[in-house]
Amino acid sequence: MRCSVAVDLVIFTVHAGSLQVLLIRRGYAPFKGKWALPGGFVRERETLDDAAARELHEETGLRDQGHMEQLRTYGDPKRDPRGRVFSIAYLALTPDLPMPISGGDAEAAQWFTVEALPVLAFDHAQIVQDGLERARAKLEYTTLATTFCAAEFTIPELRAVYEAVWGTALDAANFYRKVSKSEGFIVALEDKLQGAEGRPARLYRRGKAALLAPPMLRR
Amino acid sequence: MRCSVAVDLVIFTVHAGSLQVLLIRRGYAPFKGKWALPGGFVRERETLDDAAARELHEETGLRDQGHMEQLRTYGDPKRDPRGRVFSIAYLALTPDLPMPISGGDAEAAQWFTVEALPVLAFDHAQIVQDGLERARAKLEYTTLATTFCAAEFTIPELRAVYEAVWGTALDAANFYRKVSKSEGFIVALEDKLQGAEGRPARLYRRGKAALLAPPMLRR
DNA sequence: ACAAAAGTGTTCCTCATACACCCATGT
DNA sequence: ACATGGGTGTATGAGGAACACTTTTGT
Repeated sequence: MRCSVAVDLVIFTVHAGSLQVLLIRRGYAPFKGKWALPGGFVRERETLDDAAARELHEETGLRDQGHMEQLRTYGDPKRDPRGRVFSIAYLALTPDLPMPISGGDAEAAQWFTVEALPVLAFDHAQIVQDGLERARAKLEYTTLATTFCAAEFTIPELRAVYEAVWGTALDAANFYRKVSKSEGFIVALEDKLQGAEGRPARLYRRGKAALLAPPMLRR
Repeated sequence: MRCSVAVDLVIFTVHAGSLQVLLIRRGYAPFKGKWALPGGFVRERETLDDAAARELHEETGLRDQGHMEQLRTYGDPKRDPRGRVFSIAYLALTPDLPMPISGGDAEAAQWFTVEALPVLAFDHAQIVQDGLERARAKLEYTTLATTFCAAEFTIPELRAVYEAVWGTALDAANFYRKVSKSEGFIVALEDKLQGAEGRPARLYRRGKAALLAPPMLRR
C-alpha cells in the first residue's frame, strides 16, 4: 500500500501561569495558512524517537532537555487529503522557553494557551486533546512536573505548574509537605530565591525518582 | 519513503488461573516456524481500529466483544528484515475462549501463559511486555477486569482475574466489599452459581461505569 | 509596623489492611 | 457433622483535606 509516515509533536510548556502548546502556521498546502502541530515525515533510516527528537530540536532548539514520549498513532484514511498518511504523535514537555525558532516550512511558530486554541489543520485538535489528557494524568503519578521548570526552582513554582496543567487551585501548605516528603522528587539546595514579595522560598533541583509515591491526586 | 504499516495484536485472556496471550506460528518467511503475535497489514481504506478488529475476528471469531485499544507504535528501521514496516500494536482483552481459530497464514495458534513465553519473532517480546504493563495498570483504575469474564460471573471469579493478571493474592473479604460498593462496576443478579464447593456465590453482570472510583490498588 | 508569601501544627475524615467470625452449601 | 469457600464486622493505621498559625522577607 502507498503511504507515508509522519511524526507530529504536542509540545507543552507552562508560561505566565498557563499551559501552552506550540503551533506553527503552515506555509504550504494542504491547509496552507492554518495552524497545525509541528511535525514532519520520518526519514529512511530513522527511528520514531529520533524523528521526534529531530523535529523538537528544529522547532525549539531543545536537545536532551525536557521530556518526550510517544502519544498515539492516527491513521484514518481520510485524515490527510494528500493520501494515506499515518501520524505518530509525540508528547513533549519543556521548560519555559524564550521564543520558538520558526525553521523549515512554517510561516510562523507561536505558543497558544490550551484554553484558547485556534482552528487546527488535519485531526490535530484531537491530538492536542489526547496529549492534554496524557500530560494531566502523568503529573499525578510521575515526577514530570519538574520538566516544566528551570534547573533550579521553588516549591511554589512547582505548584504553579500543577495548577496550570490541571486548571485547579491546590492548597499551598499540603502541597509543600507532600512534595518535600516524597522520596526523590526534589532535592533541596542551600540558596533561596530573593527579590520576590514575602518570605523567600528555598530553591530545589529535580530528584532522581521517575515515579511519584504516593501519587499526587487531583479531585 | 517506501514502507508498510501493519497492526499486531496482544490478545490476553485469563484461563485456568493464569494470564495467557495468543500467539501464532508463522507459516512464511521471515521467521518461518517462529512464534509471533497475530497481525497483518492495514488495508487501503481501513482505519487502524478497523484493521485491528478485523484481525481479532479472524484469529478468535470475536466481534464487538471484549475490549480493544491501541497500545503503541513500533518503527525501528531494522525491526523487520523485509524493509521498513511500522507496526501499530493493539491490546485486546477477551473472555476465556474455547480454542483459537487458526485462519490465514499461520500454521497454528495457541495460548501461552505470560510467565512461559517462547522466543518471539521481530520485536514482539517487547510488544507483549508493553501490553502486559498496560493491562496490569488498566485494571487498577478501570472496570476492564470484567471483560476477562463471561457475561455472568461471580465476585471470586473476578478476583481470580485480578490475581492472575497481577500475579498477587488479594484479600477475599476486602475485595468483595470494595467491588460490590464501587458504583457501576458490577450489578447483582438474583441467581447464584451452583455446583461448586462451599457456599454458592451470587452472580453479577458488568455495570456501566468505565472508570473505577476509588481505584483498585496493587501493592 | 505591616503586608505578603513561605512553611508548620493540628484536627478530622476517608479508606486500605488485617483478621476474626458468621453463613450456606456439598459430602 | 464438618469441610469449604462466600460474605460480614471491626480495629488499626496511613494519608488527604482544611485551616489556624508562625516565620521571614520587602516596603
